[in-house]
Amino acid sequence: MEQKIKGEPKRGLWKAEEDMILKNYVETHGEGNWATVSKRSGLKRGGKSCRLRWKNYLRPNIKRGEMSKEEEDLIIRMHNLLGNRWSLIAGRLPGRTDNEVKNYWNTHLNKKTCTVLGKRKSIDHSTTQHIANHHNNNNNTIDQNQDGNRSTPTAENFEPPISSSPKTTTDIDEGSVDLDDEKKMKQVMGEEDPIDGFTDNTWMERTVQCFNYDYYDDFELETPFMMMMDLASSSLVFDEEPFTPCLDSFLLFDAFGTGSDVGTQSFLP
DNA sequence: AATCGTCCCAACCGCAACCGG
DNA sequence: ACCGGTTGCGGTTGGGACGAT
Repeated sequence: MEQKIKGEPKRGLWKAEEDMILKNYVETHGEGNWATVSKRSGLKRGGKSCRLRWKNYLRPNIKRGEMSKEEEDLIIRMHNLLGNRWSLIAGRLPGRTDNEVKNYWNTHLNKKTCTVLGKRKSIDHSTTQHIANHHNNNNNTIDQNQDGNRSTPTAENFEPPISSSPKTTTDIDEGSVDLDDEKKMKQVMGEEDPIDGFTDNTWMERTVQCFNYDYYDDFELETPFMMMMDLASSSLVFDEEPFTPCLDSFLLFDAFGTGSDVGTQSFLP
């Protein structure tokens, strides 16, 4: 239990004096024991507040200011793979805090990736997680048709990877094998070879899932999502403009690269 | 100049995980 | 195994800044 501060702990924005006191205290005594910091330092703040202030603002090597394009790209990629795992994402952005990444996503990136094309929902990592699960568990959906032949997903034959119609993330089978978060991060960071056995259709499946259109809810699609895929000519044809300027081209067309050797390309760098 | 609305970010809250006794 | 204290995480909110009217 946090040690009681006489009266209510002070709240609201931190003043420069308070920052100074906390900084001096932590530099002298080290991090931890936040519950006692307020008492011993003379700050009238709760332990949580002190910890947060240190972690998000006073700690050395905190980088402030605008996100670079590289950082933004990385956040988008990581979020596609990990979802709202802000601390994990922030861990890969030196000097950035989870709070900052979260705020940046909510105020800048979420809009970019969710407002184009009306029915687009927020990106949900459970869908990307499901992709890996699905790919492990059921290769027939897209990679192969019933005859064992590779089939090309088209508007006519493309099926959502989930046979029933789960509407919520809780409906998704979470018991299946999934790539662990660390591996996913390494892939995004280009620190490791792409997922073994990743095929053109796998990443396509994965990419489509990332966009998380409403096809779970009603695959008839009020918003037309007639995606035609022509692997033979290495091109994707949408009946509308590519989904978003920043994310979709990034995921889709990075994946193909510039060559025609689609089959071995992964969308991971 | 005053008011209103919107945006953005720092800070708070609740919960879960972790840890030591 | 249980319990109490601490820490970490992600969602939410309060309020300052700023532009529009």
